[in-house]
Amino acid sequence: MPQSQRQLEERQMRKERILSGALQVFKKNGIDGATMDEIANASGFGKATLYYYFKSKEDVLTAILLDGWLKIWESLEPVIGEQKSPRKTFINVLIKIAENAQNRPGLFEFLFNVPKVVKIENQPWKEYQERLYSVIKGLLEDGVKSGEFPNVNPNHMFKALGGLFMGLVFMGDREEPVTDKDVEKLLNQLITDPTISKK
Amino acid sequence: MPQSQRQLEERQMRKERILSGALQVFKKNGIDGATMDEIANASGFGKATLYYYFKSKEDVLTAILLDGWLKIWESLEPVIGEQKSPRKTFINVLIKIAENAQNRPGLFEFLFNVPKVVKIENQPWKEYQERLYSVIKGLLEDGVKSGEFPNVNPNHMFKALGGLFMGLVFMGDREEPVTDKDVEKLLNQLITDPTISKK
DNA sequence: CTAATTTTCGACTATTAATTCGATAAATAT
DNA sequence: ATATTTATCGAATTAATAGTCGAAAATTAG
Repeated sequence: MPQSQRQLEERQMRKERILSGALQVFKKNGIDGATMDEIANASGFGKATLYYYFKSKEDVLTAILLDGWLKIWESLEPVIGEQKSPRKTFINVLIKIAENAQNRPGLFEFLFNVPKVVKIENQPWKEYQERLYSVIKGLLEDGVKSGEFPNVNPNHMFKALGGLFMGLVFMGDREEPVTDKDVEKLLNQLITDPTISKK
Repeated sequence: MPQSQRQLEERQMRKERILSGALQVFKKNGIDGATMDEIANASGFGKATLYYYFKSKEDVLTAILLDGWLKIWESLEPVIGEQKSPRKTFINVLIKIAENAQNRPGLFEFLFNVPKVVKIENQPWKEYQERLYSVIKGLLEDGVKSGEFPNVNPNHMFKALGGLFMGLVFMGDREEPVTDKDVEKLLNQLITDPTISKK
């Protein structure tokens, strides 16, 4: 009756294995195109076993998303905690995200694109996503206020950055980690640091 | 046996009516979520009649997309034809797209987002989409070469612009047409015209 | 070792929705 | 006015697939 620690851990492993197979299939066929049969194959279990671990297909998807966002958020927390300048923090946040993206390739592109396809009502991962977005927007605003960024509309910056960053991290065929130099360069193409390039 | 002109036109009308109902439903429920029954209702025909005019659900979707991209492209051709400076042409192209987007609200957001959801193999509309993208990229490159844009990576610019522009045109609650002032302003937030703001 | 429990799974069921059928009506032609 | 062509549609068919069932194998407990 007393579930042993090992038992619990193995259970967790199996869940992760299913999630990983599911991600593959979701990415290949799209969310609606993915079938439980194929997910079962991809993860090496029988279909019925999926339902032993997860309530439904939707539940599987939600688990992938929640887990993904949670891990991003956790890796970001310390960076956000450090009391550096908005610009410095901002750059570190981007680097951290890039790091995440490169550790688990595929997952993050999925994470950032899936909201367009899913009914987002009471999705538990939505909270973490929103937190991340509001932190970034906050940093932009603070940076503008403190004069570290030139006076552009933070909302516009945010959107432009989205396109740029996704391009850099996801589409890129690069293997090497994204360095702060990369991010600085990218950033300088959009907004020159007024404290440096006073010219 | 000789289909009268009017007959052909009425037929065309009916097809458009179906397409318009279908777009509504696609937008509301997503592509996979949309049912032919609902499309039939929305467009005021019986379900079987849809199949009299279109081969399949996919065919309906393709027709929407092809028609949309074709119309964008046609409206853009003259603007591209005029031999103005890259920067001027670039701005005019953006304005034209914005115009299109406002004339048929809903369609264009759909047009620009749907590729993420659809298997894009031999899609006839893909060609027009690619043409548009390559024109824009070309203008950016020419602008950089001629010194009208500062020397940023055109690929990055392109992506950043995507985010920005979509924000301005689609998300915005604005009713008024997008003017060249708007586009200039937007543009200047990203890239200052070196021929003006030499400071 | 035997009983309980956890895990696994292929076959079955139920549902949903795309597509087709067959009949009928409306319009057009002769 | 009759025949032919064009248009319409609800009902039936079919296909796909999410989710369930009941049995059995593996593991753990006493």
